[in-house]
Amino acid sequence: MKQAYHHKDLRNALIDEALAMLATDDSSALTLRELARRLGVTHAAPYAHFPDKRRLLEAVHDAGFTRLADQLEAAATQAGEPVAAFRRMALTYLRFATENPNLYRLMFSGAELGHDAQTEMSPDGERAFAILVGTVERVGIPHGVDAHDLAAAVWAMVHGVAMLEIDGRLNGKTAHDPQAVLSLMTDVAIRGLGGGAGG
Amino acid sequence: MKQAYHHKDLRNALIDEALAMLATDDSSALTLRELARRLGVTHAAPYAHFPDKRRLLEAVHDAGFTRLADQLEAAATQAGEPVAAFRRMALTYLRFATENPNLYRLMFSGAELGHDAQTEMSPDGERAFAILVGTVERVGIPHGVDAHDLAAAVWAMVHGVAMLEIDGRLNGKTAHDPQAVLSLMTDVAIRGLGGGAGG
DNA sequence: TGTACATCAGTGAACGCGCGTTCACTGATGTAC
DNA sequence: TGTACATCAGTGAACGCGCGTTCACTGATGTAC
Repeated sequence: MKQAYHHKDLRNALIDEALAMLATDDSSALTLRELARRLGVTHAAPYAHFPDKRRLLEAVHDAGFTRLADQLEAAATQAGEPVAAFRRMALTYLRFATENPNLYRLMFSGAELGHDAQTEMSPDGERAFAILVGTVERVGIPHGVDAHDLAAAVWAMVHGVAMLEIDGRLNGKTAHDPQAVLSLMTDVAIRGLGGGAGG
Repeated sequence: MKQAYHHKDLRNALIDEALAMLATDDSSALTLRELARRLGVTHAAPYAHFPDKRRLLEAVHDAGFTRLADQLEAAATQAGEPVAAFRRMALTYLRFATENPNLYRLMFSGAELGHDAQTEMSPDGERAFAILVGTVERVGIPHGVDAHDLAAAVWAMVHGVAMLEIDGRLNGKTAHDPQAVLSLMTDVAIRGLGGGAGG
């Protein structure tokens, strides 16, 4: 059954379809024409909702951060010790990236997005980071260290595993799966933060 | 002065010009036609040296790892304590990425490269990794931990800072430059590895 | 030292392709009366 | 409840673009004799 003429919510449908496409294809397959095709709509139709392709991509980018922040939030509200929570957050983050590699890449690709999305975080990006800051604070911030700086460092660690993994660079470099590398990394980080070795 | 007809080393000239282009443009500007244009050669000429574009890109990718391995090697052969060497290596790696963001992105983009380059390291990629393993080993490997796994974890940490930085994600997240974040991270890592806090 | 010839790097024209974007339009919707 | 009308989402045709790749060719090179 085809919608006649007015789609009623083409804007969100475009974003959802883009997210769905990224589940199987990399972002180079993400063209306005293909999205329109899949939604049974003329390829000029998206222009009623987005001034150009870049803006659509930015909306997808933002939607990605919404999903990530939601998943981190769900993981953060579970009960547990600070160190265990820290591990759980790291695993949740890694899982998001490995389950949505194309989306994750788009969320961090400075190249195809506008300058705004490149240098500024979306609200949900900030929300995700704030959750991370809280997680790190609960483990404990060493004296004289800024919580945001430390959170950025921790973020970079996990981001690094995520990126190497989805770009296939961990294959062969280690006998274990990326989770083992992440586990090793969190062990090192937790010991370095003085948060104890348990978990 | 223009070379007449035979260029004599078009293959390497193409790779060099690609590297030069990446100094200013992102990899989407890297087309066979533009490279040929810049070298004063027909856009079909590259096909005498590469079967298709993907293979040219793989050659550029490999050349990037050659440069990176060379710089890491130079940094590794300097005298110094293991912990100081560790810090120096991390800084050298970060500097390479921030000075060559487009090249660095290409080196790790699984998307536009063939499956080989995506899952297997080039010889110089392996060389770079081996240097890292040595650096980590000298700091000291905790009992029961595999050196390669640990090196992979450390690599991921630095890669994470590098990627976040070149994608502009560290801006505003921290008051300091990426080197400060990296420094914080190496502090944590060195303490976590039991290598002492000095350096 | 000179000539014939094979090689093959580079030429130039052409191919088909799918893209983003523009434009005058059309027809469905919902509101004012 | 019914009608006139403004709005504006979606249409469909067209635009120019630059790309990767193919192809029969040409002319520079270097080797064999």
